[in-house]
Amino acid sequence: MARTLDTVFSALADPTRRTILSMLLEDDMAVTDVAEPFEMSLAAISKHLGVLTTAGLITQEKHGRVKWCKLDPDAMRDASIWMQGFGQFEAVNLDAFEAFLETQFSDDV
Amino acid sequence: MARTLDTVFSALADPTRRTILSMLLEDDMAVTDVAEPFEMSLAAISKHLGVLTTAGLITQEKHGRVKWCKLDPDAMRDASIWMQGFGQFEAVNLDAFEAFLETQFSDDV
DNA sequence: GGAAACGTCAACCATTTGGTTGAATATCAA
DNA sequence: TTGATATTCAACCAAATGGTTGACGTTTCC
Repeated sequence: MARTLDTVFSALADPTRRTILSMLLEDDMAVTDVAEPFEMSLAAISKHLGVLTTAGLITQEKHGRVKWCKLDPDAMRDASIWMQGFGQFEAVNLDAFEAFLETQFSDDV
Repeated sequence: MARTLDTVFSALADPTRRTILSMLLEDDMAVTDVAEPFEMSLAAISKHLGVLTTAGLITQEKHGRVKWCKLDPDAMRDASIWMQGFGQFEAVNLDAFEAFLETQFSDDV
């Protein structure tokens, strides 16, 4: 999928989609169940899930007639890493920063 | 300013605005200088800077006829913290990160 | 087979977004 | 005062976004 910062940040810009992501933090869900708490059509939620999928923030897998939605953390992590470069205003040693990230991520590859 | 996750993430969704932020990481800049490398009108850049200001990602301060633009990291950090809520996946540890920054800044103040 | 459940598609609509241009405002400098 | 520089404003435009509804294809179950 087009896991760019553009698609990730614009996916995260919508409150409905952020709520969906936090719901999926608890557990994987079917599309209909994701839609249930929202006061909007199933089609609208389906579109939101499409946006999240394109951004790489979730994956969808169809089993029978049910499509399961599942968080996919990689895209969010990429965006988060980009942001961490800014959290601190000045003069961060970028090489050291990347080395730091290495140590942080070294155990999950 | 309306420093909500909505405004912050949608501000970050545009590549021009992200580039502007990384330019400001190096140094504070006047509006005209921010606009210089882009192939778009000054008015367009002025709008982008307005979006960044509304999101709380930068501040603008007028001195004479020049308006200086300066990174304001707080809003980005709020968004970053929201993302860390998905931290079961995210190996970056904020405490460790801050400790890292300590080491970065301890010798140049 | 037929009905219900699951989900998407297509067409449509209103609003927002990202850009343009030209005029306007404010400040500096000669 | 006159003119140049710095920035925004206002009107406009095309495209994208977020929602609707109704029809449609699948899968499940009796």
